Amino acid sequence: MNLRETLLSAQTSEPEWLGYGATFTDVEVLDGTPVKYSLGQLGDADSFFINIDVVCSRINEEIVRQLKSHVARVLGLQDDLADFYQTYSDEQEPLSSTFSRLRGLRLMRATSLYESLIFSILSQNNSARRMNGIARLLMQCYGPRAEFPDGSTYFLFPKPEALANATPSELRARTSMGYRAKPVVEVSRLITRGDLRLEELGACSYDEAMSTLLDLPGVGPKVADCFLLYGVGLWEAAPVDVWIHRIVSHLYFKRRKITRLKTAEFLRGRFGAWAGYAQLYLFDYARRGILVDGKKWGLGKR
DNA sequence: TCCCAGGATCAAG
DNA sequence: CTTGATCATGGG
Repeated sequence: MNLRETLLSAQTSEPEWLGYGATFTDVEVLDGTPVKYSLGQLGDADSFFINIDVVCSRINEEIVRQLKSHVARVLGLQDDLADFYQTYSDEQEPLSSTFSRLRGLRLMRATSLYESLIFSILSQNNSARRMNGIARLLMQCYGPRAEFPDGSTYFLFPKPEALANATPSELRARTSMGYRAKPVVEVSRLITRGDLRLEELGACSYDEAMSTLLDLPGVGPKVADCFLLYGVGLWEAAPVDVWIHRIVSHLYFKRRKITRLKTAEFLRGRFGAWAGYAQLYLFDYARRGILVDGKKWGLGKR
């Protein structure tokens, strides 16, 4: 496990956690009680402990049990990374070389399907930084407030009802999410009316779920893949954004023009059930800042 | 001022 | 089935 890399890799599972140096904080309702917890890692990628600091109004064995289980699931601690590294140890560069540098980077799981879908819709034609900013405003304006014994307050992600009752123009004014407001409201209304049941998508095949999702407003191939990967947990889903499109077409298709749809197909075909993970490692690699044809890519930060 | 961001959509070829 | 323009908004 590499906690820092995992929490800072701009995954689209849910709004970015609050980070304080080496610890990262999130809030989750467990056994009916809002629980604020901070994670820190002890040890290295191969031998580690995850330290959990908890703040909540009441604590019992059930909450502790659920919290441990929740953390393990959200961080993907059960994923067999060794199998991923070994299966593709002979894969062409740079993927195999990221296995040492990004060792312990894990795919995060969304806490809720609705949150995952809305957050993915916010990602369209947007920077990671700004989509997180919009999500924070969304939580502050429409989400349930949680207060803690240490005096801190935190806003959870809104329920579908809260956004279904809002108007697009109101959302735009309060969160500056722009044209994404209309699909956010429409999808929320589909859910509250019972015309869209996200849980049922988990039982579908990739193709079935994809075609259902593409009928939703504001949901195209990339947003659908994000939701299927981080929300539903379909590992064959490989979201193709501008970074993945650039790095894959350059590395595997040498200047031949290739559409984003073909890029996603290629990743699914080459990496199968590990396509989502391959995408995660390539995304991090491309976004970090590399040299291509003498030109610099990426943000080059961190 | 123009360009870009974890794109979707619709009209036209 | 592909391509191009357009869509809000903030940051480089």
